[in-house]
Amino acid sequence: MEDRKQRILRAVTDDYILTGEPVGSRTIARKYLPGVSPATIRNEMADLEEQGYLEQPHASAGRIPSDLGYRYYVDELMEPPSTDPAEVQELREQFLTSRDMERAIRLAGRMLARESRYSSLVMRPTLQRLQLRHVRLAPLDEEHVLLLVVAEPAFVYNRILDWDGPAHPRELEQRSELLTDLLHDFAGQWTRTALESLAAVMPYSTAREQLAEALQELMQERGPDRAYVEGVSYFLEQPEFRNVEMARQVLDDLHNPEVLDRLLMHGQVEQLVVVIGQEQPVMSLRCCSVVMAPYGRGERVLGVVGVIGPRRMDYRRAVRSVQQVASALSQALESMPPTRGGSLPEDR
Amino acid sequence: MEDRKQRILRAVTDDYILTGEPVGSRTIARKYLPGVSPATIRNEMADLEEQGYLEQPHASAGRIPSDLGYRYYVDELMEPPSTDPAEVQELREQFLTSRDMERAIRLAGRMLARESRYSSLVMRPTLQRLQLRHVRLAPLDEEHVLLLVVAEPAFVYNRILDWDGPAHPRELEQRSELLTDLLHDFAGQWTRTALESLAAVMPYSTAREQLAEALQELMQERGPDRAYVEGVSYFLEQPEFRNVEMARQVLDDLHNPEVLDRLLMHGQVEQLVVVIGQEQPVMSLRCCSVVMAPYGRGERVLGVVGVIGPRRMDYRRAVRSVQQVASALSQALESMPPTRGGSLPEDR
DNA sequence: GATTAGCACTCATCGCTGACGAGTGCTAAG
DNA sequence: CTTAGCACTCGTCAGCGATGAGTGCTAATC
Repeated sequence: MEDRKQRILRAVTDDYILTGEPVGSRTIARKYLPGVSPATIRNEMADLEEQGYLEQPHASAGRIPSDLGYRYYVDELMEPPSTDPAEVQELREQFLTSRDMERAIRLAGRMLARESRYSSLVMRPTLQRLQLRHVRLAPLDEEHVLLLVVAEPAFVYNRILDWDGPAHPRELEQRSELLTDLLHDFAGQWTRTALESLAAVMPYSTAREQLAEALQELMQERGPDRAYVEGVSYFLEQPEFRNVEMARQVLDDLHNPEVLDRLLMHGQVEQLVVVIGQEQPVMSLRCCSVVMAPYGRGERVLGVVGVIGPRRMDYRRAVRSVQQVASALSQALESMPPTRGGSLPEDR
Repeated sequence: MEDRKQRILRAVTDDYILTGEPVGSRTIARKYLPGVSPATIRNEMADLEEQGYLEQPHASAGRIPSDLGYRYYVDELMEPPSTDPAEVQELREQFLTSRDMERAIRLAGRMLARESRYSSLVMRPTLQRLQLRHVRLAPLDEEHVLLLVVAEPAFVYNRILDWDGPAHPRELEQRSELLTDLLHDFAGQWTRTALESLAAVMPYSTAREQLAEALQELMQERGPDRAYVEGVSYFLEQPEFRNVEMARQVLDDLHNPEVLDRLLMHGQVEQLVVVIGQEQPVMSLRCCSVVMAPYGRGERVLGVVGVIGPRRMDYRRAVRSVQQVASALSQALESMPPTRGGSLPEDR
């Protein structure tokens, strides 16, 4: 694309993101390309419209970027957002003081929303993506046992089980070890076969059932707590949602686990991704754009953080915030206990 | 108040709740008091307005209830909502399958929102309100120890501590017992004195600091996770929030822990309470009403569940939902482990 | 004395109209 | 290729009258 067309597309996009009003040729000539006349810009804009980068809400209005326009803007025109190492460092420290992964992720969602001033989306890892340390059954009282699942990084899950077997410390310790081994073997997928193997390790039917439920909860991809949204009120700040019915629809969808899962590409995000309008898999959210990035530990992707806002989103700010938070979170997880290299003294 | 005035006030309130439109004399005559002429009703309504029970949005509109009108309606006129024991039973069972208090409360919030079709509010108990069972320090790896706090009903808290002391099982066991005793002694208030006593029980400075943070988290009245709101999109269904700016303000406030705390009367709720409009402590929520009830175990109040909606709320449905959920949740907590009477075998 | 029919009055809502202005596309001149 | 000029489009807004829902008041009725 010729240089001047690019400038104009950038000008339209920047100005529209800034003001929310369709941008006319005069505005561009004045604010962005002094020395070129509005008429020239009009001609160029007509071309850009024909090529599909711009749209006109109605005949006598200015232009706004189309999805394609935004796409070109994000990929080629936008000034690449600079991450500030000091800020990342500070975020990282805040995540570290959360002490464990769950809390850090939760905090990340809140921070991201506040930072970007858009609603934030967060997807937590399932157990499959974590590195299992050990499973432990701790006695609670005569009829109950506490199931603890410890994994890296800094993940502790607990659940109370009705215990219908003998509860000697010996017995529990033994079962714990068997369970740890079993889960290690089946790390990755928890299939029907695995469920059958469970019977061998855990012969007491009530406890077994509840254990299976717990594992289900730990491993299911689409549960109600797998992904959540923070800062919904930022949505209503956007002038495009002055239409309440639309806002309601969007907020409703954002609280639906199925939708969130699809929106976040089932957690299959390898790097920072910008999804613009129609590119969205979720119909009712086609009026929105999403910026998301994976967080993880070393090579391993654990989950996704992102923001969702109107198509007319400040992509630069959004990308910057998401990048910073994802990277700070990853860094924090890197140094969270149980220390990776550390030996694992068995619990006794 | 004379019978006919009551009938009219009830009719206005019922109809306004139903339709959201100011109610005129003709409507009442036709739908609620056939046999009485509109003129008579007009006279009565003029009286009711003078007494402060009704308001007129503008001269040629029908009447709507004032806060006082709603108050009278709720206290005297409304058909008392019947709780359905079968439904409560069913809710109770669902809560029981959540296995622990946290999950049950979370579920209660979701159910309540879905049931009432208003946004639900939930306040969790602090540790002070629970019955401490025991504190336990479990070895994680060479540098970390897992802090577990177990309380009744069905409450398990875990947090990873950096451990700068010796980590022999013996040592940890001993510290656990000392900590359990200390927390038992200071059940109720965790003051500066208690914090000093902590030094005696836990001489390792890093671990002590982090322990203090954990206790702080468990006991603070107004933390970001003490109370939360579920089902915000129900808010936008209400015609009174067609004004987005207002809706935004309200949603924003509902995500502020301070505001939620005040809204839920700091958890000091002894029985079902209806708070109408201006009676609200939070300025910006004066356009809303709240119905809330305590849940707990036996005599002990643990927290509050409630709903918030427009002043023109279906109080009957709201009260019914809140009553049912609060009572089902309480019943579920009653039979959650660790069993109340059960002995407490020390962990070893 | 309470009730009600009748009537004048108020006021929000709606559809229509015309003025306004932002912005365009086209044409012809530079 | 650029640009000045101009006719044209169309959304927005203020003004206007019609409409209708609903009222308060008065006088007649039970």
